[in-house]
Parts: sequence; structure tokens; C-alpha cells
Amino acid sequence: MTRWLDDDEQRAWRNFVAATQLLYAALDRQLQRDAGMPHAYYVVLVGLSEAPERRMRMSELATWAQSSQSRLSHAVARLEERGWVRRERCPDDGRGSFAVLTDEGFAALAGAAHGHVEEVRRSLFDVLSPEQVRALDDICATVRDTLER
Amino acid sequence: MTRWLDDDEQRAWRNFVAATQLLYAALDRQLQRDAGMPHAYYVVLVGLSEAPERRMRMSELATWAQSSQSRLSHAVARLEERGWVRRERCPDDGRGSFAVLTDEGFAALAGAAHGHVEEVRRSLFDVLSPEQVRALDDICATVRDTLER
DNA sequence: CTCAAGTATATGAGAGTTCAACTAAAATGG
DNA sequence: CCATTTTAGTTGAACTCTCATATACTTGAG
Repeated sequence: MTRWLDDDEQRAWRNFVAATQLLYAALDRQLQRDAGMPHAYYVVLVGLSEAPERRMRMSELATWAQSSQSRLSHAVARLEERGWVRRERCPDDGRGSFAVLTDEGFAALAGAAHGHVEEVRRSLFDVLSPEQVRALDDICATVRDTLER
Repeated sequence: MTRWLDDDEQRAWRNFVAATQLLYAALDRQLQRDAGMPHAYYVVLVGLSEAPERRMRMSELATWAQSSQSRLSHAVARLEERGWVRRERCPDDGRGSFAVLTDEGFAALAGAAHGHVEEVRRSLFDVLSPEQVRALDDICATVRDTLER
């Protein structure tokens, strides 16, 4: 038998879907408008920017960015066309390759970061109390943990 | 000056992004596998199923489903091809049209609902305490309210 | 050393989304 | 009324994502 959602759960679920979709829509619009990239690409650039020497193996980066390898491969191809990322063959493993953040890519990221953070604040942190932020972190950590296996 | 995220906010944000993306990925995979439709289409069908006479004006439905008119128009076109939705001209307003859920569409929705709800439970409600659900609802309602203007 | 199996990544087709036109029908306001 | 503006909805192109498949290299068994 299906355990349907009770009224509280139903309401919570619909608010969740509405809030998250509005949030991502706002993020994507902002990033697309101001930096010409979707949020997924931004995340890839962030990953690389924080990696040692701004380089990461493709599969490592895919894991980091919660992306399938295929998705990442397409994304990096796109980012490469724009000169923001460059690929390098991996010397240790002939199958592998590194994605490397170029200076232009770093600059693009730096240029996008301000507006992005502002949008995240406006949409999320500015409207939540510190306790709510803690609660949200808790909830998301739990869900993340559950789904990461 | 940019007000960057502090460590707590940073952590919360990354957990939020990770959790929501994993969650939507799980939902979409489940619905695609078991019912051959993405979550966005499921939402459209739900909207129609709850409307009087299972029919709604396109723009009303777009608002309900948090979708752009264009997105909805494409989606309904697709759903129409499968025979799950049918369009009807609006008698009062020559520009408008109704989307109507067909019996096949209702059946498809009914068939998809069980697995979908299971997935939502597994991924979210089963791992959260009642207080967390309340907190999440609160947070999402706030964010939703903020972004809906 | 060789062959089968596994791993890292790329690629192409198909599907969904976005954005910018575009059509057609109201509404508004001289 | 007529002209303008607004509203409802559609369409096509460009882009991203997914899924299945292909390619090339590595590993491990015998």
C-alpha cells in the first residue's frame, strides 16, 4: 500500500519544490545574464579554482560537481570553446585527462562570483534566521548523506 | 563590497545544492524509469488532476506549475502527443486555450503516483524528524514568498 | 605475454528548457 | 470606431542534459 503524504508533508513538499525551483531559476537567470553561464558550469569552475594548481581529473571533478561524467565532458567541451578551461592528457594514465582552469576562466569566475553570492544572499540567507540556516544545513546534510549511496 | 558567505553559510549552501540536486536527480530518474516522464510533466498532470473538471487555462497552469508559458506550451504539446492531455479552445477568450487531462493521462498519473511518493519518502521524509519537516516547511515557505514577487 | 574484463573519457542522438520572435485576439483610449 | 498597447499562447533555434554507445587504455588471470 502506498503511504501517501499527510497534509503537513504535502504542504512541506510543495513548498520545497516551489522554493527550490524558484531559487534555481533565479540563480540561473542571474548567472546567465551576468556571466553567460548556467549554474552547473559555475560549479565546475569553482571546483577547479579550489583544486591544487587549478586542475582536476575529469572523474574527480564530476564527483565533486555531482555531475555524470558525460555531462561534465560536454560542459568542459563548452568551457574549453570559451577558453575558460583547457584539457591536458594525464601522464600516469593514458585514458585520463585533467581539466585545467585558465586565467581567463579564473577571471570569468571572479567576475561572476559577486553577483552570484548577492543572489544567493537575497534569495536565501537574507530571509532566514541563523537558527533556520542551521536547521537547513542539518536537513540538507542528512538528505545528502542518504542519497550519496 | 561583496558580502561573502561565512563558513557556516558556505557549508549550508553547498549542502543545500548537493542535497537538492541529488534529490531531483533521484526523482527524475524514478519517474523517467517507471512512468516515462520527467518531474516537470508529472507536476503538470497533478495540477490538471486537481483542477475542476481536470482542465485549466494554459497560463493558470503555467503559474501553478512554476513554469514559463513557453515551457508549458512545449510540455503540453508533448503530453498531447502521448494522449495524456488535450487542448481546447477557450470560448470566452479567443486567444486562450484550456489544457484538459484525458482519462489516459489520469491513468498515467495514477500509475506514476505510487512510485513517486515512495521516492519522495525514501529521499526526504523518512530521514527527517517531524521537527525538521516543520522547519523545512517554514524555510521553504519563506523563500517561496520572497521569490514569488 | 596475451586476452578478457574493467576503467576513463568522449561522442551522438534524443528530449527538455530558454529566449526571442511571432500570431492572434482582447483591452484601452483618444 | 480606429490605432495602440497588452495579453494568451505558440514556435524555432540554440543550448544543456541524459542515455546508450564507442574508444582507448589499464589491469589481472592464466
